[in-house]
Amino acid sequence: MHPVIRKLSTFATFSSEEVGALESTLADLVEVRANTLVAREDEHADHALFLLEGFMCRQKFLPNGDRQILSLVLPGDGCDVGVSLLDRRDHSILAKTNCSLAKVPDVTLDHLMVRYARIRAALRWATMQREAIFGEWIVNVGQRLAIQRMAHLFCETYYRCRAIGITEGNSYALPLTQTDLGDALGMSPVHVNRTLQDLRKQRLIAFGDKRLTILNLKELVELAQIDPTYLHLEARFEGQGVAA
Amino acid sequence: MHPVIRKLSTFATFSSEEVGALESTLADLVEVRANTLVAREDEHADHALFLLEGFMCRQKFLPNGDRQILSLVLPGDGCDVGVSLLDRRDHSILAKTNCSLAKVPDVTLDHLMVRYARIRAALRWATMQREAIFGEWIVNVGQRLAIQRMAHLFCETYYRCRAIGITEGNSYALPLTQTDLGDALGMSPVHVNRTLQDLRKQRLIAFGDKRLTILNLKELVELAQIDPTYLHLEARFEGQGVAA
DNA sequence: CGACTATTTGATAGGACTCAACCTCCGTGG
DNA sequence: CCACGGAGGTTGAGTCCTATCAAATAGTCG
Repeated sequence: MHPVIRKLSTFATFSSEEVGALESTLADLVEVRANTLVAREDEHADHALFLLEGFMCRQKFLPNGDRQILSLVLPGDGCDVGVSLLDRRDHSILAKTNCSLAKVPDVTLDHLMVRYARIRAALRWATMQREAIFGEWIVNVGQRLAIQRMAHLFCETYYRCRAIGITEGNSYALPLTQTDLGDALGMSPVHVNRTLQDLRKQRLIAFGDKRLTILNLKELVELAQIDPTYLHLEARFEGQGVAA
Repeated sequence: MHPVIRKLSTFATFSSEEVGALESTLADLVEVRANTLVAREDEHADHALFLLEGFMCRQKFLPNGDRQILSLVLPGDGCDVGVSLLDRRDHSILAKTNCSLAKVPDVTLDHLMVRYARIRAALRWATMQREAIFGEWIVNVGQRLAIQRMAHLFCETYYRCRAIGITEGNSYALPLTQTDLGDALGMSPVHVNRTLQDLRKQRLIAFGDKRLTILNLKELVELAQIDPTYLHLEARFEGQGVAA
């Protein structure tokens, strides 16, 4: 199944017409290499990107060079949806692995959303999920201890990967360095290292070869104080298939 | 001018028909008292809320009782736009002052967006601005020192207030307690107090009677390392007024 | 005036950072 | 085939920022 459809299928089931419309909209493919910038800050853009395969992060830099990773982009996720409405992008997008992307003019996406109510709803749902994840990240860096923050990230990513069917048992690909993790969690690389060791010592996770394995989900969830409800993986759309 | 139109006018200028459509859509008014919950976590909802007058916060609680404020809601801002697509709300909304709200069924909003391209674009712009602000908050709590975080919040809110014309000179209403500030910035109330004193001693701000005054914007901006570009207050929509 | 909430101050503790060095793994190239 | 360089990971020591605990001082309201 097409990654984007697989992702949106969590929310709604599409008619074959809708599937066709989505697939033909997502037909313009681009390949990018690992560790390249897919989109830069400060530039104007007029097309959205959907990740089909691979792993990316959205990130922001501070004047002093510090970096914050804002979100992890998994297959099926959209980036830059609606950028054409902005004067400039306020963050950059970095491919952590070789990636396959679909490039869609914002205008085309707008037409698609006007035409198909269910697709419109699904894309808005995806937007709300993104916002919810952002909210949890704020809670995460704002309120939790380092080890909890890390546990939370690992759990969240596990649930997201599972929802799109890319886990293998209790493990999933996590192509981040310890420095990356630090920039995502707001902690220094050194402390990431020590926190990882702590989690390993407690036999909660294994992490190596760009892959994370959860050894004890129940305890990791408890440590992270995570309630995956905010990912809204249970939402189901029952509305009309066409615009009213 | 209607607060919502004033806010969206940063992005686009509406025709009188669009203004009429927006105003009649926002005609169902609700008043709420200061310090009451406007919306609770975990409940399902099917209408969006637009703040017309007053000041609210979106917030989340952790199992241990800790609270994180996710965002400040100013007049003209929408909350819960699209909630009907979710199974449940993942955060609550708290009125910090007496507030006047417009309640709009999500379906009505959906119709409005299908009918008017410019309104659709404006509401999507507002969504992207919200997401951009979330992103900055992640950077803020993740990367900056306490005093910078606070300076950042004060500057951001100043720019947002100014954009909707509710500043008075260099001051604006900020009806938050020191505890609230702590929950927004991820710091303890005690440290909020000391950080405030620090900012006051440097003659950067004055804060009292629920009002914040910026005494030296230039230096405060520098301290906060803030570039208000991410608020996208310069974006201007030039597209068509009706659906394609 | 008591009961509360909000703010302030002092002292202490602890989580996380910084600095610095060392190690391992790999791809490159002489 | 091995020297070299770089990126990523690990470890130790010392320091700093911020939290916690405790208590005192306002300010508010019925």
